[in-house]
Amino acid sequence: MLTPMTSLFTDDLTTSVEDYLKAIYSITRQGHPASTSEIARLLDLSPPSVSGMVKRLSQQGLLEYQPYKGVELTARGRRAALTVLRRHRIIESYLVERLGYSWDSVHQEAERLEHAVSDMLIERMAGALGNPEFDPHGDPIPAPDGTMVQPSSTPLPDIDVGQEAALRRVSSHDAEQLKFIASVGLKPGTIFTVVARQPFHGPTTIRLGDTERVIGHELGFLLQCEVHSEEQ
Amino acid sequence: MLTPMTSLFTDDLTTSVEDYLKAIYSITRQGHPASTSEIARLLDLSPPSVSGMVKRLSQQGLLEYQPYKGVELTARGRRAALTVLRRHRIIESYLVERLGYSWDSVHQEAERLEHAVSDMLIERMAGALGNPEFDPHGDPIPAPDGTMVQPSSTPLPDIDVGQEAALRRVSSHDAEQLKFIASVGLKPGTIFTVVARQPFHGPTTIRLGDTERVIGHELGFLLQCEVHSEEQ
DNA sequence: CAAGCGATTTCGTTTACACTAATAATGGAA
DNA sequence: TTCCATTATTAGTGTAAACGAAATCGCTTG
Repeated sequence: MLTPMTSLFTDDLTTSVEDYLKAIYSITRQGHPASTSEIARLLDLSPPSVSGMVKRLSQQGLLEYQPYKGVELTARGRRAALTVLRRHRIIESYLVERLGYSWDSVHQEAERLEHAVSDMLIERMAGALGNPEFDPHGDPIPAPDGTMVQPSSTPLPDIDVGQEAALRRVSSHDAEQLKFIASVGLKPGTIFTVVARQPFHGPTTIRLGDTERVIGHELGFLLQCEVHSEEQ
Repeated sequence: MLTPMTSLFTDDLTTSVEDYLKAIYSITRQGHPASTSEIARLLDLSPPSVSGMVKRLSQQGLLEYQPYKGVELTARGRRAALTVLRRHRIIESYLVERLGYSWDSVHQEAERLEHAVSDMLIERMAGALGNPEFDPHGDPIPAPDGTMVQPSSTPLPDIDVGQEAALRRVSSHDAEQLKFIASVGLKPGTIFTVVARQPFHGPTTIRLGDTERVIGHELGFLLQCEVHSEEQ
């Protein structure tokens, strides 16, 4: 489906283009340039499709690319990606806050709406919510000007036994994973104590109120937490 | 997946297809089949484009078409069109009611969102508003099952001088026209009295509270009203 | 009843974006 | 340093949807 949209700052990009920019943004956030195959995996496309698109986008000045070397966003590309990310996160916040969506189920809906909303609608939703800084997954919402701070956080498996911590954000979009996490009583803001951990990448046991939960290593890595400092 | 985003009855149509169906629905509502050129004019496309699309859609069983004779919707096509219309009108209602849009400016936004929202979101918006029956322009909102009643109404130029009436709906999507209508103090629900009318398709004068307004014939025809009966 | 004109369709292209199959480049192991 | 596996790119196709130019239909009218 070809769906262009309106925006004052970002030129009129197609849904596909916006999805590529988001994907490249999220990959390059990890430090290294985005490879064709990583992008393909993330967007569930074939590598040749990505190769072709990446060439077009670099011609449009949205990204820096030389064959066989991976891609990075230009300033313009990054601004566009952050605009889409802002739309996505505002939409998620609004749907949870005002329309009764659960925080683990909003992603799909936002994924489609982010390409169709106007900047005006986004700003009205943001205003209605009091300009939130974090979305329901705990991810920071970029400002309208494309500024975003990523608060530092510690993945659960790196927190020492005995520590108290708060879940800050959940780094997954997988509905099943999110549903499971929600079902054990965890959501951004939840406070817990690390009770035990098995060695060799084994599971971590946490206490939530008066119940204890065991969280595997893989899942634990998605749980980005803020450790409550021990000393003053 | 057990519950996809799209309803069980409507298959997943592209934005263009949904726009064609809406256009054809609105033209054929007037009684006659929709001609290629009417559709082209309404959607701002060239007649050849419409010809091609219309052939594809009739192959898909969404409309009845024989060359040079115009098109009509099949039952399936009509159901799809009404689904989109419901989405559009619920979205307009929600934006006006909950996000501060003015009734004369929501159309564009709804026009893009109607192709991106899930049925779940529509039903949540409808629920939040208490399942409204009319949108901000006074148009009836089709029920989820595709039922819609079109209350009868009289265009302003057909109302006799001396009669009192209420504006029911405004049959235009043109932003300038709507802005003008809103600016003279008219919106769905407004009650007024017909004070005078010039002959030969001349303007009608109405009284709104204690001010009088003159409305041209062309514009008047967009104002669908409910005449307050004279006798018991 | 033939002619002409507007409405409609056919034809050939274009753009955007996806795919598969075939080819080429890169970097590490032998 | 050569060779191979991985990864990426090119080449060729397909589909959806638009366009303009040219051919054609069918109604009105002289």
